[in-house]
Amino acid sequence: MAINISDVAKHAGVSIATVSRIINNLDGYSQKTKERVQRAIEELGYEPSGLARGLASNKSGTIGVLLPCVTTRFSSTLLRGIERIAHSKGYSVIICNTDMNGERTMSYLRTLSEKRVEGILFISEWVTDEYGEYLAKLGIPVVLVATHTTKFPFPSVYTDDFQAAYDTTRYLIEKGHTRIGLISGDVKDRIAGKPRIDGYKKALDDAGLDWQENQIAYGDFHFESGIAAMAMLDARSLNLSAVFATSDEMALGALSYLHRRGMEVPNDLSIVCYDDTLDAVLTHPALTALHQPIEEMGECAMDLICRGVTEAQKLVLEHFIVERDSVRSLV
Amino acid sequence: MAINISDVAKHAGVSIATVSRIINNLDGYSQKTKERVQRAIEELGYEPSGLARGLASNKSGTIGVLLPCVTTRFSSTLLRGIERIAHSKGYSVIICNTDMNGERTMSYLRTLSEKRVEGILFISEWVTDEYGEYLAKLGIPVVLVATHTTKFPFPSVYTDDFQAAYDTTRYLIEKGHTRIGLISGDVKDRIAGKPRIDGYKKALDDAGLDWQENQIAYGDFHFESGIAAMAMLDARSLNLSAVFATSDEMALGALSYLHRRGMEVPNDLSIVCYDDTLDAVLTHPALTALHQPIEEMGECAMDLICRGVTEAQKLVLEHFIVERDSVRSLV
DNA sequence: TTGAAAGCGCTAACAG
DNA sequence: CTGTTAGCGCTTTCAA
Repeated sequence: MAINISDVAKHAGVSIATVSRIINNLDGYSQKTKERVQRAIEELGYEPSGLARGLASNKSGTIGVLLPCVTTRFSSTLLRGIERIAHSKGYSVIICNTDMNGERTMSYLRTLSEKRVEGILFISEWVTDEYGEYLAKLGIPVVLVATHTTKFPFPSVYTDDFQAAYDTTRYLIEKGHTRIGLISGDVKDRIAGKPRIDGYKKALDDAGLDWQENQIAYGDFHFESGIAAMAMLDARSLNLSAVFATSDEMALGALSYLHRRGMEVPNDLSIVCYDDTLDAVLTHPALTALHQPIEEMGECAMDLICRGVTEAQKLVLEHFIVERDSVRSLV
Repeated sequence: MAINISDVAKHAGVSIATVSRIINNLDGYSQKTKERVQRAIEELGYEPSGLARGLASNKSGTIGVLLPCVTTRFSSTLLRGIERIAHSKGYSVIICNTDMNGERTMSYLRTLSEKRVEGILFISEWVTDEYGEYLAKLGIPVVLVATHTTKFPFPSVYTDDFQAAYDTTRYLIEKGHTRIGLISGDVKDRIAGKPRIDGYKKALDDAGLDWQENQIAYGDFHFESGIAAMAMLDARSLNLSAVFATSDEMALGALSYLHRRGMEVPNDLSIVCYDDTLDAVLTHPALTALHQPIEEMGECAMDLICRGVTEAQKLVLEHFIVERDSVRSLV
């Protein structure tokens, strides 16, 4: 890319200011001039330098996305929504795979700051003080997705985890289940752990159902941990008729365990899961799932960024249950 | 970010040239100066502008990745490999979801060019003349991943699709299967379609096995198409004992269809698949699969980019079969 | 070991 | 409608 704006200006016999106006769709030139310049651009194969533009206008046209792990269906689905809106509004997106690692995350944050991104999407992770303070100081739009915080004034887009878990448990209860197990993330996880556990317990309580802490087995949202958790639950001989797994992958793990044990879903045990990514559909039986509008969350969040929103509003998106074939009705 | 290099220079009582040398780890300053400047940087919270640096040095520190669809496990796994290496070498990665759309792809290419990316990873798609010519003109490292071309001199990283399909089919034959179906991508797909079909046919021929074109059903590598393809195969009453699906997702579709039909894998029918992403593991029975080292492909490719390689070398990575529980031995 | 100064390629007043 | 010019915040000679 040797050719620059002044080459174009010379070639078209105008000043660089005019060329600039034209490539930026401002006004202040005749149709004739415009055509001449556009021809020059064509002929020379000119492509304006984003770096120079960014430096001069203080706009990089770039957005940063921080996520714990690109390879989960949840993240990649979100990413698709984000990327779609970003592209349609002329932004590029830089991805940062944090691996849930603090140092790595801070290093990404620094890089994004240096690259002068115009906004940051912070996904699925707890906003630590260190992150929050750094983000706040940046002075650019920051949107939290599938997470939220009261400590920092960032807008956030998520679903109501407590209510969703409540509704899912309630769904099982309405199907006649009374002995319901839970495969959950860590209680210390204040976003995707605790609230879902609380919702589950509350639904049980509200229905006047007895439950014990040992009906809950813990995992890390991933497949393997779902196997282990289901094995634990099984070993406890709780006589469960249904299990609620708070991620698709953990549900698949449970399914895999049950299959190996010769147990059938939903005849021997019903399963519901949380998220409803493609994972819930790919399996057999297909899983009845609490649907989070993941792609839409990404789109919403990116939209907020593009609109430069910085007020600490909370967009709580609707969840709903998608019935498939993994729950048996007992009524 | 109001503060810039000259603020730091002033604060430290040196020239901006010295500050520049220090933040770039060049030499030409005393230890004392260095410390003074570093303190100034700390105190002021200075972060150099990537835009300005990029403009001045003609290095954006950014790499572009074009892929057909972020949400497939294949793409996101590749992305993880790419991203890991990129971050370790100090590069940021911009993702571009092409949706296999020509206009969209060209638009991304233009954006990447304007952003002055230092390299481009082109994933899983056929390199059309339009793409190839544009990419070639950019004059930056371009690496093809999971695709290749002889028409343009780009290095590429992939596995030998023909041989892999041959080996997979051969594997089934060695397990005693003689009537083997194929669920494949389109024949017109010169990368992931035709070569795999050819490998399959060759293995059959070499083993002296009869086969007919109607043992092949076509899909688009995705789940739904796997269901449909398996249904077709089933409807043709071919008396198959095994089916080879050329993607994990299509195999899952087949599995799902069979399950609904009350057929058991591997007892009633054996299944093998191609790719071996997490999808092959998440299901039950877990799928015996032809493993492509996907993450490694991403790492290799990114490594080539970082090393600035531009010779048209071909890196053909090793594939191998991972045995799980979806193939029944007939011998 | 240091600094001055000329770009890098553009945007954005300002002047005409 | 158009051009001049002063930056934007760096890197990189070239001199000292």
